[in-house]
Parts: sequence; C-alpha cells; structure tokens
Amino acid sequence: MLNKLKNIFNDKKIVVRFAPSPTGLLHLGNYRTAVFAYLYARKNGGKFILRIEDTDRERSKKEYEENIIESLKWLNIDYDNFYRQSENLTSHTKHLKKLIEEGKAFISKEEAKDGSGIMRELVRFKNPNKDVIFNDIIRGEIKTNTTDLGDFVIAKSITEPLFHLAVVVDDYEEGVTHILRGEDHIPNTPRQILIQEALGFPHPTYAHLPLVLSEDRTKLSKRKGALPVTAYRDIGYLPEALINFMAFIGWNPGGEKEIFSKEELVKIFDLSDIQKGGAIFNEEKLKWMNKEHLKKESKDKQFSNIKKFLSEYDDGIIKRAQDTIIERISYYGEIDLIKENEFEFLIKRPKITGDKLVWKTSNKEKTIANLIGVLDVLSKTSLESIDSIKNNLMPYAEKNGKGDVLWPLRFALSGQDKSMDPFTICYILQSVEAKERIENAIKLLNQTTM
RNA sequence: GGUCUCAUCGUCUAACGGUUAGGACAGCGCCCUUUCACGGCGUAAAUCCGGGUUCGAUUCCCGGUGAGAUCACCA
Repeated sequence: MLNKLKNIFNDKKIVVRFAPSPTGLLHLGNYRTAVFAYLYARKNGGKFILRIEDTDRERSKKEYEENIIESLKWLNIDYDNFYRQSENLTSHTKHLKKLIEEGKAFISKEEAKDGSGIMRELVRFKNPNKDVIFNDIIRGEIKTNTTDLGDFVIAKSITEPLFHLAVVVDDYEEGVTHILRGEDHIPNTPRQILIQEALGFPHPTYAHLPLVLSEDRTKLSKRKGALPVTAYRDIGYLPEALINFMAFIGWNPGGEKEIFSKEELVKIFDLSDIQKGGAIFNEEKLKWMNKEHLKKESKDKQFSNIKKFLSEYDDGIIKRAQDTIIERISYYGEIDLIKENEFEFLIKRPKITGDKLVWKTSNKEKTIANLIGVLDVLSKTSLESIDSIKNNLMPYAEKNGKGDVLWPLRFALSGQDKSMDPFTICYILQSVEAKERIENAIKLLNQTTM
C-alpha cells in the first residue's frame, strides 16, 4: 500500500533537465534556459537534472564541461542528478538496433560530406511523412508536416548516435516530463516526436522559451560579444543578481517589484507568465540590478568582495571607505576601472598645486586662513564618524564661505577636481594623515606666488 | 526560398474586452551638493498596418507587413 502510494507520488513528480553541449563557453542566454528549468522544477518540487550533451566527440571539450559545472555552482543552481550523454551509448545503440530491426530506420551507404570521397554508413530514420502536432505550454498548438524533413540522419554509425536519437532516448530513460528549451529547438521537436513514436515512448511536455537577443535582434551568441557567465563572476557580479536578471528576460511576475532573491523567484515562478517574443539582453539593466543586490549584501560580504579588488589597501581604510565605494560602483570589478582616479589618493599622497587649492571666487590669503581654521576645528573634533566631522566642520564652513573652506580642504586631501566629499575623506584618512595633508597644502600656498 | 515562431515607450515589460495604456532601465530636467558620486522629485516616450467580431478592442479572428528561428554526417 505504502509502495503504491509512493509510486503515485513518483509518477506525478516533475522531472526537468538542462542539457547543454560542452562545445564552447556558454553565455547568459544559454544559462537563462537553465534558470527557467531550475525555477520550474523547484517551484513544483520536481527533479532537476544536468545532462551534458557530448555526443559530438570532435567538438566536446572537457574544459567546457568544467566551465558549465563551475558556472552552475557559482550561480547556486543545484541539480539532483548529473549525466553525460556519452555514458549512455549502450542504450542508444540498443534503441538504434531496434529501430533498424523494425524497419523504422535503415543503414545508408553514402559518400562522406567532408569531400574525401570515402563511403560511409549512416543510420537514417524512416520518415513516415505525417503531420506532427504538439502542444507547447507557451505557444499552444504547433503543427508541422514532416514530409520535407526527409529520412533524416539519426546516427553516424550504430555506435555514434546523433542529437535527435540521443535526446529522445535519454529524456525517456531519465523520466523527463517537461522539456524547457530555447525557441530555436521548435523545428527539432517534430523529428524527436517521430522518434518517440517509433520507439513507443510517451511524449514529454514542451515549453519553448523566447530567445535572448543581442542589440541587432538576432540570437545572442559568443561571436556577438556575449560573455561566458564565469566572466561575470570574475568581474565581481553577484550570482543572485544574474539569476534575477536572467529570470526577467522573457518572464515577469507582474507587479512592480523587480528585485528578487532566488528563493523568492522559486516561489512565484510560473510558466504562464512567460513572454512569447524574444528579448534583447540589456547590459545597463543588468548593472542596475546588480547594484541593487550589491546594496543589500551584508557589510561583511561587501568588505570581502571589495578587498578582492583593493587587496593592496589597508583593511581599516577599506572599512571606512566601504559605504562610499559601494555608492560608486554597480559591480565589484568596477573598482578596477575607477580606483586610480577615485580611490588612489586614499593610500597615496596626492600631488597638489597651489592654484587649484584656491576656490574660484577666493584668494591665497583667505585660503590659507581657512585651512588653518579647519586644522583648528579638526584638532578639537572626534574623527569617529563622518557625521561627527561634518557637524563640527560645517558651522565653520558656513561662517567663512562653504566654497572657500570646503573646496581647498577637499583638494588638499584628494588632489582631485572631482572626488568624494571632504568629511568622508577626513574620516577615511583619520587625523594624522589628514592633518599632514592640510599642513602640506598650507606650506605649498605660502610658497606660491599668485 | 521552404517550414515554424513572434509583434505595447529606445530596451525589459504590466494589462488577461471597458485604464488619463502602469512600472523599471536608459535619456532629459529640477532639487540636494564646494566638486564627483549617491539620493529625491519630475518629464518625454509605445499598442506595426488593414479588415472583421463586439455597445466597446492593446486584448479575440482573418489578411498584410516586419522581425527572428530553422532547414548538418552540430546540438
């Protein structure tokens, strides 16, 4: 009885797979399929399988397979089972033989296509030339007349199965119930259904996802500059942000909230909310979304992520500069791009010039006096927080002219035309360093003739 | 070219017969501000076209147009 109940449960259990082929570094468009399949499986308490489609022995490379595994691991997309298609060769051959024996496939001697002129034996599927109709969850009924498909090739030899045969056999044996894949597979589906019928397999349910497009509205591809997912990892994007972003290409839960954690996405994901048309991959929006996730990270996580790109910086400086760094980046690797201009003065005394020290409506004498005044205020001020510095310095600045006080102070500290505000810099530098930089500026001004 | 798929602001999208067609990114403007960044507020911007069905179409149907995918001894 218990067993029977268990079987009923198992029968109902959804099985979904992600089936990439390791013939290159996969990009965001490829993994978007994995995200949908994963969310769907988890949402429904089903099984999620990773199957490496490596039947093409020439093009499949171990390093690409490893990159897929690494990427999924980084994205936190966990799977319940892992297969390589090549490991199931015995079964492919068995089904191939069966098809041939039953006259549903045949061996055909043909000249090799590589122009070598040698004769080869191929296995072709005997096409029954009929209408195939299947019901796609996203697109509804799709009808194709398979006549013009001809007797298509399903294996290069009895021991070298090709895509269509291998997919059908593997999906059946792994109990796959739902096939979520890119829209580019729609034309393949009728062939696979034909093979399923010839083998007496049940039909899985299909959901063909809209494509991820590049700027020119064609399918996203590596040669159009699409980066492998691991590249986003390496430049300091957050996996949760990537998942959030990928989920929102061609899917939308309605409502105005856009920032979701993976767990939240699992809860609300629904195939009926999937878009039919392809969607252009918008890097700007990804950056924005990543920043939103960045802001939500814990202080500790932010710190260790920043540290990766600012390894030569003192921990204390990073900690004090953390909030302002977070404000200025949308992904951690951006630190590399801006650190020379925006942060380097924090660890390296800037070169300053007398003329830049003086605010446009001011003069040398007033500037010197103001910097001395600032030094005095600072000496009586606790530098334990930005607010404390600001609260103490602001009254002085307001009395003597904000531009006339704050500009020279900021420039003395940073040596930059553009930078974070002087209160923050004082806080990051702390008293000894800040004081010396201001004193240097005063000295320089005294030596300058204007 | 054959077959298949799709069609709302520049981009991602909401709407599931009745809305001043909503939001987000990007853009622009203003505010905040010594500068930059952040932030706040605001603004502009779309239903591909033509027929139906209906009291009423972004929404349903048909046709056109446009775009994409696919037509391997790749997956």
